[in-house]
Amino acid sequence: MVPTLADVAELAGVSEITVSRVVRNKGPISEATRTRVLAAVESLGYVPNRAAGSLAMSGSLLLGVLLPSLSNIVFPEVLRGIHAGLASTGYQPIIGVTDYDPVTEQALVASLLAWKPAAIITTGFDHTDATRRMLSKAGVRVAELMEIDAEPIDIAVGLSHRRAGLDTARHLFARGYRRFGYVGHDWTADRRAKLRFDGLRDGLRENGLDLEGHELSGSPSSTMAGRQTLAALLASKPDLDVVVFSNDDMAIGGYFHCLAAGIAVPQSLGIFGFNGLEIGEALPARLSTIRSNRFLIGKTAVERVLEQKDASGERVVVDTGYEIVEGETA
Amino acid sequence: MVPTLADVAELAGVSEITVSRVVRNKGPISEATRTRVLAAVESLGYVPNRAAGSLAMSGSLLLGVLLPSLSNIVFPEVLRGIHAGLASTGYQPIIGVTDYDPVTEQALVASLLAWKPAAIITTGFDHTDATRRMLSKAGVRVAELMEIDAEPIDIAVGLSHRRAGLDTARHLFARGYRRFGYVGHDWTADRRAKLRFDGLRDGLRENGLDLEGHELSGSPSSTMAGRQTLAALLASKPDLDVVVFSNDDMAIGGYFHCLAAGIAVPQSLGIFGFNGLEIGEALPARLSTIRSNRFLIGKTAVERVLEQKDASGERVVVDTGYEIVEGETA
DNA sequence: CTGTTAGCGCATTCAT
DNA sequence: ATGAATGCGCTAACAG
Repeated sequence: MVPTLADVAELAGVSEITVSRVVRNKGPISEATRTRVLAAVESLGYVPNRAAGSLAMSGSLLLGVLLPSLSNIVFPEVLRGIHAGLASTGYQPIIGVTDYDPVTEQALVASLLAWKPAAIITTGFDHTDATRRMLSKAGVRVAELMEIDAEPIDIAVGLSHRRAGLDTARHLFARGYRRFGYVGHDWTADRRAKLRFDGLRDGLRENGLDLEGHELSGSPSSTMAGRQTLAALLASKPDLDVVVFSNDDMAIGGYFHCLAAGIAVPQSLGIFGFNGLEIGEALPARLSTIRSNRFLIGKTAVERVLEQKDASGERVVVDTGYEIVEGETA
Repeated sequence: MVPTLADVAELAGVSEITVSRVVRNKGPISEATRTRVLAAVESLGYVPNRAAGSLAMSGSLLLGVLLPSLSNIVFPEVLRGIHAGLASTGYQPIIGVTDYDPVTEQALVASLLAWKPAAIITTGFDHTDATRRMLSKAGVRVAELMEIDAEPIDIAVGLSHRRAGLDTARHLFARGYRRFGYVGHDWTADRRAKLRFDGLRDGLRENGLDLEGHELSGSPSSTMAGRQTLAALLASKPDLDVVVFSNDDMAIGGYFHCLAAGIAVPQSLGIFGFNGLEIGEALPARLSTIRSNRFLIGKTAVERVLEQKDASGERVVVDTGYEIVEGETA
């Protein structure tokens, strides 16, 4: 069977606890026994049983991660950041996908907590009360990612989507655009897109403007949805001079529509996205957008969350910011 | 403190094991005690400690998942399939990212195994001998995803990349193309791209042809790399009539180059990819490519791996196939 | 249908 | 510097 501490101890001629100390690099060990133990570990191919370890120390080297979706490239990128932050810490992420549903999230939080993770990283501020309760009394660090427009349970890492929307309006206004349109996806669950939309309108009102038209796709964000929805918008509002999209996927779809329909970008119509995906830079005309540093968000969250074992009580907000990417489409 | 079985048992006036049975829905329980226990569970907010559970039953409801990368959209899609297959099974995935490095993979396998997962899902056949040894004697199901061109440790789920390459050549030949070029990414670690390349050349030779030219980017697969590398290839070989790309990302980049350079696709140059990414369908001209059913691969792997607790010894190969997507670019 | 007994493999006391 | 005893919270195997 698979070797345990006891087997290694016997082979090395020491006690279990000594092996345990060697393996964990903890406590004083003479160089002689250390090498002897290590040799035994090696020859038996001993691998510590984490379940037993967690149980004994009531805590684990697991990090609970909750993502709303994996279809949206944004979240795998956050996950990449999380992995980067975890590198060589010994921690491992356990992943749950909520499908943007707070009730699903609640069930996942419960089952993640069952592993006694060192921390939980989740997305946004939309949680059920039960989730919020579990999270606060679990005694672990909790990071809420992507946005910072509300009060976090413990730590928030992200950017202000409302301000990003506002800055979009200001930036485009400064570039001379006046007849604004908006194309979005089904944002019933994606409140951050809504925040950007609200910020955008605020920014327009600041300058005495409003959207000339907007169109929401009934489907989730996708390039195809962006393409079709822009076509629909232009059918009813042909004289816009710029269209802001809920994100880059949608914007790239819009750009494709323009290419296919022979609409000159940005001469006849400006296109503006959100996220700053890599692909935007490879388009025939570089996409004008806002870069949202997803990798950094994931990495920063991990660092913060592992920095101090237990929450000090005071809420922390980390603004990872955003940058306007000038591009060539608006 | 956080409530345990004992607390629930006391409150409900039963023994621990009875609570355990109720919680796990296992063994015969009278309706009366079941409701009483459930009430106690509810009122205490009891959540079972999985570490203790795993230790006691020497096995867990964890599934180890090893992915080479999260940057390539293909793997998040596989992960989506895995999640779909796991839905409502109670299992949860624990993720490791190998960066296409067998040595990194080896370390990850060791630490995943430490959690006594029910199964391990990994990618491809490139493992160190140590990894292979650990995996075979761990006594858990092992699935190797994406390819089926070699002998699996236990279960392989994927497609034949060599045949996909071969069929690409045949398909394009049948459509009248004769002057073939190839644009690839840095595939030192991505042997599957190499397999497709080999298959492609075999298919050309079948018809008395060979590649007129090929160019490999020094960087990993990306849209930008595809764009630049096609430009480089065409600089030295301007009279190709079709270019096959190592995958869709690269192909889309190539298509963008053509748009920017005013090369008519497919009249002057055909473009052919691999993977069948969604975005390919939203391009001004639908990308011609091969669809590789990533979601299905992940889902199937989970189903197979959970179907039977322990490996029967005989290797299983599941061919999830592929389809040629006609498209409008070749 | 329910309870008792006995660990699972490790880490935290406290000794030595 | 090392070891012995004890328990983490749960479940399997057997009673009753």
